[in-house]
Amino acid sequence: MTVTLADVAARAGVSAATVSRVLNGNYPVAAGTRGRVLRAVEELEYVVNGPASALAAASSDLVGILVNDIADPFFGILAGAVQTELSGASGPGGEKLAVVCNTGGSPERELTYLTLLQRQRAAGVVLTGSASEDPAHARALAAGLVRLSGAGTRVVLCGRPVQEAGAEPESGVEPKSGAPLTALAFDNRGGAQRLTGHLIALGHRRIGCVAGPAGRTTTAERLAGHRAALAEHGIEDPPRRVVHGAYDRGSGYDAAVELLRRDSELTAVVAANDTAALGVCAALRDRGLRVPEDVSVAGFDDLPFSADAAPALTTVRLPLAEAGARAGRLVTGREERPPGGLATLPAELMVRGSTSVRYP
Amino acid sequence: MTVTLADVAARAGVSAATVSRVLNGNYPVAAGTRGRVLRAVEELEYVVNGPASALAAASSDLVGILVNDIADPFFGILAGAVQTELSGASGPGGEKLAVVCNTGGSPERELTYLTLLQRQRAAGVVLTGSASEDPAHARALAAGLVRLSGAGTRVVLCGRPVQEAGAEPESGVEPKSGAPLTALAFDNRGGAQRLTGHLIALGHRRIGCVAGPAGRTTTAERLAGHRAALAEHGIEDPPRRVVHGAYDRGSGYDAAVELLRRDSELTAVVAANDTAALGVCAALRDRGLRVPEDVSVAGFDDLPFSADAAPALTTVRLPLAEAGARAGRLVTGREERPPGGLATLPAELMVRGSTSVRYP
DNA sequence: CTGTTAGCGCCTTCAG
DNA sequence: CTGAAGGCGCTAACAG
Repeated sequence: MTVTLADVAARAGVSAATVSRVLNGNYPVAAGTRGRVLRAVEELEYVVNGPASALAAASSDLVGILVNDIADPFFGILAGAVQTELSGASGPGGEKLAVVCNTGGSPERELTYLTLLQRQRAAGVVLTGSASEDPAHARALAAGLVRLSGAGTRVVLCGRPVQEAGAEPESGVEPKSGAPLTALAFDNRGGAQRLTGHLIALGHRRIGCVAGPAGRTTTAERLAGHRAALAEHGIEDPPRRVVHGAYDRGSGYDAAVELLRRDSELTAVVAANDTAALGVCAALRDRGLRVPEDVSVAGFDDLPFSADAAPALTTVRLPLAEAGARAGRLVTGREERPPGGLATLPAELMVRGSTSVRYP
Repeated sequence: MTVTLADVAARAGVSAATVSRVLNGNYPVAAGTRGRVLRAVEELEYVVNGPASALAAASSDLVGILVNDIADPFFGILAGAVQTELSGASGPGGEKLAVVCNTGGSPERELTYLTLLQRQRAAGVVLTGSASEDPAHARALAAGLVRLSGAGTRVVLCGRPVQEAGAEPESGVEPKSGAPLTALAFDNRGGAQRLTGHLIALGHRRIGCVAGPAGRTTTAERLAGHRAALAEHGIEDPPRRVVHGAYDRGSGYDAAVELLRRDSELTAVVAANDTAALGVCAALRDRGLRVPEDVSVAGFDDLPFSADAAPALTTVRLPLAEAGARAGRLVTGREERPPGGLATLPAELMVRGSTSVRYP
């Protein structure tokens, strides 16, 4: 059968407790003893039984990372950064196993994964990306997070709205153990506002908006920023200038076609993200319109390929890698939570070739 | 403290064994009893203790997916497909927790994750992408895989060379329990050969090659296909026409610059993948060369953005989503392993705008 | 510094 | 169909 701690102990001529101690290194052990134990481990090819140790210690080395779409580089970069940070965590707690869970944006699957992670007694959970705005789901999720953090799991929100971080005080349930929720938010609203402001400064007045999926927090934030910029300059903003769609190229393409159908005089389009923006560009090209001469186009996120598109995309840079790394440190307790449990990360306007002054 | 099985049993007025049975559903239980138990579970918000059950049952519901770079859509699509397939696995074994592990292409981290997964007594492991060709690492990896599958973990290779699948017979160690390794390979060689063949048919003779990272199986396979096509047509193939680089845009850019420096008369370039191809295009543009009029460029993988590039990329389509889904079914035992444990998936040439006949 | 002694929470025979 | 009992492999006090 499989090798157990006892086998190693017997081989090394010590007790199981001693083996456990050298393996976990949280306790003084004589150098000679340690050497013999380590040798026995090698010889027997012993591999710790995770479940058993998790059971006994009432904790595991699993950290869950929930993402909306693992095939989207936005989440890939975020998750990769978290994971890198966790592997480097040879400090307290040792090596953590980062578990990336793909929710597909479905609130149900989000809850399912939360339960699965709680079942594994995960050490921490990082929730990334936008959340559903549906009140029922928001409540269920908040309850789930309270349960989790009550069970001692560290919870970090990354790129999610603040409200959830405050869910626990409102609920009146004070988690006994474990830290309260911590949130890292992106300045989606400010970034969107500056982006649309940039287009306005270039002389654009008829600006189409390909908003993200309806009913999602990120969509709402970016749309609010866009509208704030228009309002600020007293530009009218009829509902027909906004179309919702997913964060993919096809949606961007379709949305652009629809926007042009509604108003063929558009001179600029802001997209939900960079990927959708490329779809918008494709749709424009197919209709014989040039970017940016005829229509300016802007994206959001500044993913790596955006700089390489032709023309290079004007967009809003989000510090994804930094956010992921910080979330990783927070979830392992290697960084103190920011005051109030919330930190907002800046969004930087990146002006490139896809936007230009309006040629009337 | 946390709710346990015993609490639920007490609440429902039955024994712990009965609760366990209704929860696992592998055993006949009276409908009335089941109802009461389920109600008690609801009321107490009971969540199974994964480690405890894994310990007792000597198995867990974790499935690991190893990828080289989670920020690369190539792996995102693959991993997403595996994970989707696993969530749908409400059949035997129930819901599985898919764990995506980012190795960064490092053989050491690959081994580390394998151990971590073995420690968790993972139900299965899917290894994706290219492997290191270093003999020492190959041996260590093969040994690790034998250990894993010997411990009852299902192992599936996806996009990896065959040799590893055969490691276990050679090693002479017959895994007692668990299925032997299964491999899903991409026809990298054939795809590359057809791609270069296509360029040759268009009249190109001086074809630069931006190969992937050195010492990796996928790189070797694609390069072999490229060379086979050249040899087939009696075209000379000096070493200076090949430059190695990573799978990112920057590497593609740099490699293209280097290739042009070595031979400014190149009329075509095949890149390691689509991302690198975009970098190549950028480098060419920066040097005042047009694609495809002056230089044809081709990628590999056919990631979503490739069709949207300007010009759209000629490339080789790999059935990533299908491969991932199939790997998911294989690793859960819901699909029979192919004869010989190996299936090769086709690579399809996609001709688009970035390649054209050579204008001499 | 090291051994001994109890469980951690659940699954799984074995009776009933 | 259900209960009782033992142990999965490890860790965490206690003693020494």
